[in-house]
Amino acid sequence: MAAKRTVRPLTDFDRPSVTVDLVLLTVRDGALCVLVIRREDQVAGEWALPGGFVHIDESLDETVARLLRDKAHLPGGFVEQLYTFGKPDRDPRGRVISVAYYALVPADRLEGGIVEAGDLALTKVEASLSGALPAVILPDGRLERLAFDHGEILKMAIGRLRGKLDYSAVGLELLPELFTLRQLQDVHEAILGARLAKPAFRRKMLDRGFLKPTGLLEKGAAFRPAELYRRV
Amino acid sequence: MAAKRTVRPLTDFDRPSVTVDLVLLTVRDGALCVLVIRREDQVAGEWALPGGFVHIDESLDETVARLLRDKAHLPGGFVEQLYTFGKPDRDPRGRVISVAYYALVPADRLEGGIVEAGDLALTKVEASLSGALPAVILPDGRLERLAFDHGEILKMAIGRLRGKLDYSAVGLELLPELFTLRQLQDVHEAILGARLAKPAFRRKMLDRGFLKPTGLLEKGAAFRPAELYRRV
DNA sequence: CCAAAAGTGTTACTGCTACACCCATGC
DNA sequence: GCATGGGTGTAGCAGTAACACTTTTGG
Repeated sequence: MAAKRTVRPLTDFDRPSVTVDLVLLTVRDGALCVLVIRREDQVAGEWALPGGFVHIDESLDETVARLLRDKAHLPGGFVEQLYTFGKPDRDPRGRVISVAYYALVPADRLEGGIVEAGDLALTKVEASLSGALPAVILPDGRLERLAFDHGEILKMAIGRLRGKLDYSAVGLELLPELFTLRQLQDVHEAILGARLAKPAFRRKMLDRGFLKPTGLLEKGAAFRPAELYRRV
Repeated sequence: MAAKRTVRPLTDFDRPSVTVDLVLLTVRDGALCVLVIRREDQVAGEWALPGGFVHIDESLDETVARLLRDKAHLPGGFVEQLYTFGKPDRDPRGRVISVAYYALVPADRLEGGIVEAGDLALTKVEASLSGALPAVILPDGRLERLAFDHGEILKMAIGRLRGKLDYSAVGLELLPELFTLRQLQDVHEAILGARLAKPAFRRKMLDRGFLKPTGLLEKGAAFRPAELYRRV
């Protein structure tokens, strides 16, 4: 039991495939949305998160960056590793371990990026406040679960994001460079699935020091225009 | 660019090896300690975190449980996934992606478990409060960095644990079933690397509702005996 | 002037810190 | 009694929630 360990080469073991699955989130028209892809293989017709295999010479972060370029023509933005899923039966194609990432993109940076690919869609998320798995709302209005364990992945991404709203400036990742406090509150409310009190929200955000006023006012407001703010 | 995607089989891609690396932490004599193993292969003589390959038919969680059984004869306890490390050059043996987990074990449950294996050691951690990588203090007193990117993994585990102390009952995982508030404070101080105020700490813990008094008193105290508490 | 949304003042509550103090035990 | 660590009371400060209120715009 305490015998000297023998050193075994890497080739002694069957190797799993490793993929990166991406939860690309945005807030559009006050609703939390996620990028999904219609599968054509074993689970044809089902919707899933976009993903791809980790190439043998690229890091996980590089795989995500490649996915973001290929699927949404996006160079930068907020990206963070979420969790790694490795149950042996999670993918019907074989043993696939998936490292999940989530990315946040302002809605205005997505326009024209993903539209051209017919099997990709940006769908609203129906995320309960309790423990149930979230579903997506397809363009035709149908409510649908995601394939594989992707519902679980999406749920974890939303949970992580909700937690981060409380103590970080992560909400700003979903807004353009200049934004009003109302827009920021809309983003928070869409993610949390709850209404927030305006005065408390304003002061909390301003006290944090994550944003600074510009002195500029929004254009084209129906009523009193709000001041525009900027990050940091 | 918007062409129909071709479905490629898993065998189209070279596959990386996948390992689980384990950060087993405990607090012994008021010091944060980690389980490390002396390597005999490419990095012979260096110390690293214990780890092992993910077998083709086991989940990641099962791999961790197997490691805990083999390295420390431990059945249960607190275990949580930490992060997945995947830079192509992180392991000199080839392309190895490592899913890091951390585990918390009370010091009294480790006695007699890992001692028998000569290349395993439970070493004190020298973790700075700033950004520097932590080092381990070998039994002979030498301060040493860990091999590969394991210093980075250890640093992340300590950071995660420090964060969790604030809002969860995770400190209790490092204590026996019955414990005093002083012992719990010692655990927090060892992990945070800082002294805490006694009255504030007591009340914070009791208000949380994570622990309840038993009415029992500790034995063999030199002075006034403290009350013993229990989880939940 | 009115409607609607932006933005502010006031109060109260809660969680935490700091400091002083009392309590129970072995010697 | 005394030293030592266990345990409590009180005051103050910071962050936040609730509510009422004022301000600024387009029509």
